[in-house]
Amino acid sequence: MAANSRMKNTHRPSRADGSRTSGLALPIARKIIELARRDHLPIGAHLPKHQLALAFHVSRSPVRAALECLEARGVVIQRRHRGYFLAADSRKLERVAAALGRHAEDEPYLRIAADRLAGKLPEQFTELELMRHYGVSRAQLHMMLTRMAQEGWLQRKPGYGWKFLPVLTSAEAHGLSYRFRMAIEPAAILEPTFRIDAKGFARARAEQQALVDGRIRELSSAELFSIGSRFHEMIARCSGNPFFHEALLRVNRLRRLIEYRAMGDTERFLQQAREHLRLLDLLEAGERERAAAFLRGHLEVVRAVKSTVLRSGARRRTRPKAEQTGSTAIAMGASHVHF
Amino acid sequence: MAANSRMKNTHRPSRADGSRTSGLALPIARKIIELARRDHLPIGAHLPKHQLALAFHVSRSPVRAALECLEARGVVIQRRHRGYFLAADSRKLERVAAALGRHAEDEPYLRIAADRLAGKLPEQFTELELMRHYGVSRAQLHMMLTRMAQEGWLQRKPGYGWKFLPVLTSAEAHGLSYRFRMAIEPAAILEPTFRIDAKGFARARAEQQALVDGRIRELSSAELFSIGSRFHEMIARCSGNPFFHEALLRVNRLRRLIEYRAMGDTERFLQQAREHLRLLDLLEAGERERAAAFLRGHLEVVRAVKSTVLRSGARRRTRPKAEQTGSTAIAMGASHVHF
DNA sequence: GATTGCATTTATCAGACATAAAATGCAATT
DNA sequence: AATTGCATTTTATGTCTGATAAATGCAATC
Repeated sequence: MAANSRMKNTHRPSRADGSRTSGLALPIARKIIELARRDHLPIGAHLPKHQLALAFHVSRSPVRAALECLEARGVVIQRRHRGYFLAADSRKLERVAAALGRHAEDEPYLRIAADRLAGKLPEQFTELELMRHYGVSRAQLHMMLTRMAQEGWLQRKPGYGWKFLPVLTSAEAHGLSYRFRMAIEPAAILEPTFRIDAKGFARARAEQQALVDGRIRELSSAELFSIGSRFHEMIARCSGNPFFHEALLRVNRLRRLIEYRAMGDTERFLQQAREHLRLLDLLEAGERERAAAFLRGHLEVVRAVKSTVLRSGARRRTRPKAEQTGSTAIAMGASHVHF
Repeated sequence: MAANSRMKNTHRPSRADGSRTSGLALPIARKIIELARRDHLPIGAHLPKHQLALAFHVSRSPVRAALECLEARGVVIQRRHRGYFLAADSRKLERVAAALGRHAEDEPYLRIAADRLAGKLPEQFTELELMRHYGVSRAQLHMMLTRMAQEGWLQRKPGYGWKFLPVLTSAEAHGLSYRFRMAIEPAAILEPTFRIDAKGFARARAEQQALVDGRIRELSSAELFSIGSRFHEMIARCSGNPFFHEALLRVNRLRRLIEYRAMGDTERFLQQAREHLRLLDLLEAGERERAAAFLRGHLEVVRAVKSTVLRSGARRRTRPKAEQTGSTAIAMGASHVHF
């Protein structure tokens, strides 16, 4: 989401290894590695600062910082007045990528979400309370709160304070999100502006095929969720209509918070990956109507399964008592506050 | 740009008439009048502070301020230790409501939007530039920028600065928003959780009937747009699925910025109001499938008309040259920036 | 001639304080 | 008993300053 695209890890910029990396440096370091991996850059490839800066839409300063960080990790080497050059093979790249990736970017955000789901936070609160509790700055907290409000599970009160909405905790809401997807995703395929994105299709196919071929067992449920979302979002983007894509992104941002604790079993997941491949086949064969119908069915099945899992999960878990407001009404559209 | 605009940063809350009303007071004053009008409260009706505060989800302080403001305008009178009582008939209420309503709440936001549409703002800018140019505080500006980012027509750059996306200025984007509505609105009617909201229906019917009966000539295009949006949003809310409602709200927030400069002629608008009434008839008769089909047709016609108007309008107007990026690609879903 | 390395400028962020406004408690009144 | 009116407390915003990071210009180098 655009709002917090720049995360600053201002929590002590100095790390254990002494390399002080802050601001954009780390994210850009990750991007450089990603670039090197995706384009299969050979060892010794030149990495011109200026072009990297251009590619990432930033100035050369953070790029330099990122390269210094990567040099400290042995991924690149600097040759005086000649620039930086790649110095790691793909194995090493993967290792470093993993190490860098571990620093969760929006860690406090996820912590709040988790605490909310676990019922550890009160229904209503003020900014100061959370600020103190999570030890983040006002600006950071404000960003997170705004983000949650935009995602639809937190609402600003007209005066002081915020309050949570029951969206996240309700199994019904989850089912409703699937109903919504059943409406927009097949429709996206049928849009007159729909065009297959060859590259995206190829990448998605490779990814799903890898799952079917066993990689599914190596991945965490969060990663599996991410792959699944990306797949559907790629298809929606092919609609050529950003409204469909954007709507799906929004739903998925919300789903991410609850669903990874309700992942089905591996067998089911394998079946989903196979269905994803089948969907790609249908689309590439130009059978848009059949693809749309197939996708609708696919979503309906997933909805039913997930719904069951979540519901039983909800029974097991103790629900925060403040939630029981008597109705299952989900006041999501609360973003249009009146002042 | 920023050269000619060294305006006062001090925002004086005091008004010409001397009544210093700030913060929530004004919005709440409006709400009180709205309440009195909607419930047809008689002159002399008691207005208990505590209950008003409860109804509006605020404390008694801003309610008191609002009542004092209303007393200054003769809408209510205070009787010592007995409280405030209504002292205006519906004619006077309407007049005062209009007077209060004139103070646009998000005036700078709309000004920025208008300037952007008129091509008066550069493609890229920094917060400081806009702050100086519009004379708003950083917090206010930040709120507006975040809002625009969420609405999908502004994007934060990874480092410093923001940049506009081409969404708003393109007639294509507008057409695509209607395609999206054609997908979700009929589907909303067909949701299994769809339930008619009797009160909402009655209010909508009265409003649309008033339009047909001639009120259409008294209203500004912005007001007409607002009524139209409300109608469709009310229907979507009946779906019982907040995702549909929320998605429509988002689309409409975006449409609002462009569409009121492309309102069709009165005759067309009258026709739309009649079709809205017909839709209510169908729904109340329980004919959901026919209603959905009818709504879809309704949207298709409106889309075609508006599209024509906008396109010719675009030809007349001089488009800012920075826009011509060669493609009509609408980078709305840009919210998924990668770091 | 492109690119680097460094220095300078500019923008944003964090912390602190003062201020405005909302929330809240309680005695007084009907 | 409910509600008001006032006083007090709490909360958030505006503004300032210093710190830090990003953007940018330019000489030096390959």
